[in-house]
Amino acid sequence: MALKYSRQREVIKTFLCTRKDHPTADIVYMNVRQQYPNISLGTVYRNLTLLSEMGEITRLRVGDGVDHFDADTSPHNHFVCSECGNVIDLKMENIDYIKEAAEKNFSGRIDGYSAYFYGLCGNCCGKLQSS
Amino acid sequence: MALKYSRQREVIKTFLCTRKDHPTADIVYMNVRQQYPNISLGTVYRNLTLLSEMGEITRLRVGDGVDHFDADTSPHNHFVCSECGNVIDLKMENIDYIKEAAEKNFSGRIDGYSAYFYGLCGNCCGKLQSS
DNA sequence: TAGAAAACAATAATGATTACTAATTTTACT
DNA sequence: AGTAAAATTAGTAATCATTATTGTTTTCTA
Repeated sequence: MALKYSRQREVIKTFLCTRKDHPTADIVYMNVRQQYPNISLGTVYRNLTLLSEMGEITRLRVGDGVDHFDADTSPHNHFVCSECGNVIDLKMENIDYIKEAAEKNFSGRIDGYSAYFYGLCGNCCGKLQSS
Repeated sequence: MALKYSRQREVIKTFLCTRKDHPTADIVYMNVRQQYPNISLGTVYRNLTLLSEMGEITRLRVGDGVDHFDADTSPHNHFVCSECGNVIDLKMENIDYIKEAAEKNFSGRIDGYSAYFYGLCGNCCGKLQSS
């Protein structure tokens, strides 16, 4: 066995599972520190990377310059609010056919894709209208 | 008029137009410096940002931690090779219908989307097979 | 329970990008 | 053309997210 148990990793994973948003490493760090005060930020990063390499969580790069993490590894797409920056799960039909569309005139091999949508989330939409 | 002419900005734009790949700020800097030796990296960054804000170029965030820039602002999608890191234009059918698919069960406003495909480019595909 | 392997905390280093500042360029108006 | 205000620049410092390093502690296997 190459991967040893670690209390820190368990706490990180457990915390991430409680969240429906998609926290950054720093937010994970700040929260986990409340139950595990002397955990190190490096440990958070290392374990988030480990967990995503094992496929237990997903690392999201939504183009805001910070990595987000998601305990839900089932295939789904994300929305990023241009106003508040929140990352939200989209409940939408499967769009895997865009992979086939991309393969049509392409000479290499396409393994997958990443798609995210942007605009204003429900909250920010209401705030802007009323102002 | 708020935006003044600048020789540096013109050179940057002109250089970007000659490239079919999608150079990073650093690559733009290294190349532009050959015709404009004392240009500053900060100037390159500032003008790339300005140009993309004016809609003259596009800033691409393909999840490799570095911004790429594209003089082609027409809507099209990109492929990122997991092996060599190259960013390649995809000649594929329009997939804007994924925007409608995303809007269906969403309460906010969706302005757009960004879709990236990844895998092995033609070059790297051949190299791996022959080894 | 001993000893090797992995993980840790703390901290330093890296790499991309942005911010600052004093000097230079551009532009609008004489 | 001359000039003054505003934008831009080069050079450099600062920031921010992330990764690497190191000496110590934990985990696991025999």
